[in-house]
Amino acid sequence: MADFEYNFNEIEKKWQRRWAESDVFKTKRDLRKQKYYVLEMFPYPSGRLHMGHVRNYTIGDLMARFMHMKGYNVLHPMGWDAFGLPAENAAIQHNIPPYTWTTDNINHMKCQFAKLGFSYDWSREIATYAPEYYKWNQWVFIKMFEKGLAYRKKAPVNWCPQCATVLANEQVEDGQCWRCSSEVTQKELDQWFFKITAYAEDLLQGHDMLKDGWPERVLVMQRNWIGKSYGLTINFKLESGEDFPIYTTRPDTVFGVTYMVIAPEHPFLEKISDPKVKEFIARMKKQSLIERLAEDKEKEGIDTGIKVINPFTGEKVPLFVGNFVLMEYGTGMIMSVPAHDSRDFAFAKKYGLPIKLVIDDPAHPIDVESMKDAYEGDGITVNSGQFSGLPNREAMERIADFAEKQGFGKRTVNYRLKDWLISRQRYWGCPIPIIYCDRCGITTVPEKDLPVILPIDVDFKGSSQSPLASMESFVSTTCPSCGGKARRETDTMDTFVDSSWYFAKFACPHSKDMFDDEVNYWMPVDQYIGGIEHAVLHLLYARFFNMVLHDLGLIKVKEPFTRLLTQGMVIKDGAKMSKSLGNVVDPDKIIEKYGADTVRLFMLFASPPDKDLDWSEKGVEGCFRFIGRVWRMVVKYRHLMTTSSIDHEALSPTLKSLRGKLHRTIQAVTKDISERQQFNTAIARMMELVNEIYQCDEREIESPEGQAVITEIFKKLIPMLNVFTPHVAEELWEIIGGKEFLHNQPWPEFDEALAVKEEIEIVFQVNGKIRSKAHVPSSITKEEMEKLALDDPKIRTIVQGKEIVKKIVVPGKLVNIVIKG
RNA sequence: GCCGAAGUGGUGAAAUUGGUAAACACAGCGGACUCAAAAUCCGCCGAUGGCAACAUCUUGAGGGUUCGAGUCCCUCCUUCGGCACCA
Repeated sequence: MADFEYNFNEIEKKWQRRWAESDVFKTKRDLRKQKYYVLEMFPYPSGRLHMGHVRNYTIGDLMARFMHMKGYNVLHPMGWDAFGLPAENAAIQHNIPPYTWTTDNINHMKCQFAKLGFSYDWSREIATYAPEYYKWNQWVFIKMFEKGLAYRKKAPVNWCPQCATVLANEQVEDGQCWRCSSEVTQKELDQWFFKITAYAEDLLQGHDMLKDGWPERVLVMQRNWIGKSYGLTINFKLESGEDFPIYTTRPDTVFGVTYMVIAPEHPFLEKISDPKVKEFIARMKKQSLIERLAEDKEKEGIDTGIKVINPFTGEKVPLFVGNFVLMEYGTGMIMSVPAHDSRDFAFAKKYGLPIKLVIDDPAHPIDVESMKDAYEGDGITVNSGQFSGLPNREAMERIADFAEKQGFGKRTVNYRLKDWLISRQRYWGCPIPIIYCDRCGITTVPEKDLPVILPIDVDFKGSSQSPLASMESFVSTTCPSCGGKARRETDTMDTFVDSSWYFAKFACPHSKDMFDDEVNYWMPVDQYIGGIEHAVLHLLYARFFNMVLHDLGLIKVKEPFTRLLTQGMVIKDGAKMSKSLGNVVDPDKIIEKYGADTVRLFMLFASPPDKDLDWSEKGVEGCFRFIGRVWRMVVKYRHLMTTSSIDHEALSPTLKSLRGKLHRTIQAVTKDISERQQFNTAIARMMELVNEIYQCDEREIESPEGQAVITEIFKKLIPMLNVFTPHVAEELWEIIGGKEFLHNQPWPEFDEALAVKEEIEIVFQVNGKIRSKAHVPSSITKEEMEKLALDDPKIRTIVQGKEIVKKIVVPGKLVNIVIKG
């Protein structure tokens, strides 16, 4: 019957239509069921889905469908990270308003989503460019402003000339803009910041809650980024008696200080009058931090002529200005111990400064004269006054105690994390709800006036500047406190603000408030899925933002994402698919050629989800073949479907074994999905089952017992396939007589007793080498196994005449005879 | 430099608690069907030696622990990722 060809095109269209016409994927709060929230990082509507998206969303869809079939109340929403620079660039190049460009892209990508058959509840769709969404960005901004968590300050900031905007630290990679890879420069500008540093400790502590559900490497990256260190702030003094505090993590080396260094932009230097020093400072300040601190840049400095007194020794040491000292970290000034810090060592050698040894290596005593590099290891303190002769770790504590007691030192914790710069000199983003009044200063927009709407009818006139600043109708306003003429802030928020809370909004997308109590039903996200590239960007910001929302009493949970799966990249010809390399494969073309089910199956089969996936069209064909094999098998035997029950003991050995295979397959597939998140092996298990059915004699399957077994197999295999290849699974379900959506069928159960193999193969080893094998009933005892091994002719030949030292029996696996001589 | 992950057939990869290395698939080879091809179905497929039974070797390299190591420990090499003058 030609009708029973595997026509994926028709089948996929048919089921996509049926799903859309029904409300199968719609989710409601239901307190009788356990909730499960699966979320994939929502996409930027760039225009087209790429393979990375397909992989991400296929994994999420599998999890969502699986948990639904397992009986959970599953939330699986989708939306759009709709603000961002590409829309503006398109506007500048093609004179299309960013709103139109973005909306068109959303519509197109939504069609692509439909073609892939993902089980989203579209009634919860969110787009961050909607005023009813970004209103709450503004509202939270105001709350944060009131609490001092959002503030404006003048600071040297990262500037991307290409994007014509500032960037947060997290958005500079290797001195380049994360989006366009242009060289980032430094500018001193008044900008808006979120005080993420106030949450440094919470962000670190929160890891305890995440360590079971998040990949270790993401936590490590975040930990390094936060960069907590323990040290001592020591107050050195100038000859004038003025304080000169420095931060060090090595107080045990304080007796080895031979000079001090200060950052060029330190305000302390303003009173310097020496023209040479002033010239040096000016030169350093002209370079950007990135230039100044470039990898191969040599350390440079100049003696200020000022002397600094070490409170431990009373010694006076010179103060240098140095290009390598960072104003933002610690106090912007450091003590230098060339003997025990290789950077200080290099600097001391360059400028002929003394080197004083204060920690000796007990294994290889150090001679200062012949030192080639600093000794940074542990050892015994020397030349350290009353602290000499101690292990340096102990000296560290004693010195800190002493300094605190004497009042010139304090134990200090430092973080490398810096505040999140959130203002952008761009148009296509959420307006910052701030008004500047010449009389009243900075005020927030009153809540009743929210949202501050971003005008969408704009003209770029080919300029790369934000059109907002020159739009008088937007800029000019009245001051909420004095009623006089005032101006609006024209910077917009970093789009990472938009994506820092969207996951919570999905719980109650239609709420008139930011959230309603449904947010606490669905949150936290039980399974979050996305790329590793967001380890210290989105995933850190979102955790911070959620903590702020928690502290504002808006969300109960402290951590938004319980489990995180970071999927690997899609690779072709050894490199990530990218336009510039010309190795992109268009998902639409592959869907057209093989169908969405095949693409999805390949995405899950080719590699475990967290590893990179090598694109191979041959591999895709293999997946297509597997679907065809299942299809033909079901079509061939569909007329055998029966309601008669199975008397397991009456089955032939082949059918018994086939049935056992089915139950083992269900067991393995269930475990692979729910516990191991290893979908490639789950698929392999199903392939094995299908292979075994093909190997079965037709007549055996057509026998009355065979009919009952094949019915059971189909009724359990097809639901399993549903989470991988939902369209063809629904169609096959219908072919074997299913009346309702397969999606709403329960996940198949397995019978533990049937899953146990009746006969197993065990191995016999001598001294750990396999010498023989035997097929035995799985019920065999240890004693019987041992006896079988010793009776085995091959083992007997080897063991004969030798002394048996030990016999090891591993039940169900092996016997190992250990002999001597 | 520091931190992290990885290294297994011709290829993508399996091996779940220290217990039969290479499941499943791709490619290749052979066969069936066909006038033929495609599709499909079946078989073989780590290396060396052997007609074969079988033997020996094999998880980046070298050591170690163990009756037994891809898996644990030490040293080293390579690749990838993150951070990088943070005092």
